[in-house]
Amino acid sequence: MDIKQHTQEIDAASRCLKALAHPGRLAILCVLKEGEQSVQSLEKVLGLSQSAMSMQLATLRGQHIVATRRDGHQIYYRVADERLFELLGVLQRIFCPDFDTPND
Amino acid sequence: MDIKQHTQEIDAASRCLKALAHPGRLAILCVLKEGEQSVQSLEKVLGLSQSAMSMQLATLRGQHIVATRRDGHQIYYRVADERLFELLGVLQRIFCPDFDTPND
DNA sequence: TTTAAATATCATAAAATCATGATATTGTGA
DNA sequence: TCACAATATCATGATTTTATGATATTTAAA
Repeated sequence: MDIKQHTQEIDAASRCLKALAHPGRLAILCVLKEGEQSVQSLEKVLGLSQSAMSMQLATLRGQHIVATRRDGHQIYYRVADERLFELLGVLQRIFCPDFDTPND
Repeated sequence: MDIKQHTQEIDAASRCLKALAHPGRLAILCVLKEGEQSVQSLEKVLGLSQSAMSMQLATLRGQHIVATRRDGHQIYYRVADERLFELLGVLQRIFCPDFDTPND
């Protein structure tokens, strides 16, 4: 197989990985993996400033890694795509092997 | 679960992801996924300069993502860890769905 | 031993990413 | 419609990556 035929896919994948490859954003996804959360609640749980949180969420949004829903004043974030759970699951098995990932 | 208890794991995971999150390095891994290759052959297949190739391999080595073996003049690189195949496989299913990944 | 082939490292300048504080936007509820 | 709460964006300086050309290292073969 000629790898150069797949520059597009590889670029897309590395853009996505780049969005994941940041401790703050990865932590956000670890939390969202368990269920949606409001921005505010993410700020508290992760101890990030409002601005930092919003920018990192923007990065994840830019790659369609998370999706949003508004409820009243708050905006709730969730993992956007079923396939990302698979990816996050593999990462968890590799780097947090002590964690059970019951529902796989 | 308190995410702050897992800073170490998250940092480790994001360091690894950072190493993957580069089109050149990801392409290298896509090739190595199929089997080991010499540096020279990687240079030819991917069209990277000697220096660039060596530096990106150094980055991957630094995260223990690849391992090496010498044979005569050449050094052969391979994916270091069985679990990385799983990760690469998921990426391939997400970003190259047209590819069959027969042996999963 | 030399030499040359293969790979690795160094130095550096350009580009990308990051955190932060300030400001802007946008809905919602009063 | 007004004011505020929640979130988003902007500007900027600091740090980190990246590519490249030059140089160094290492090993096998002559």
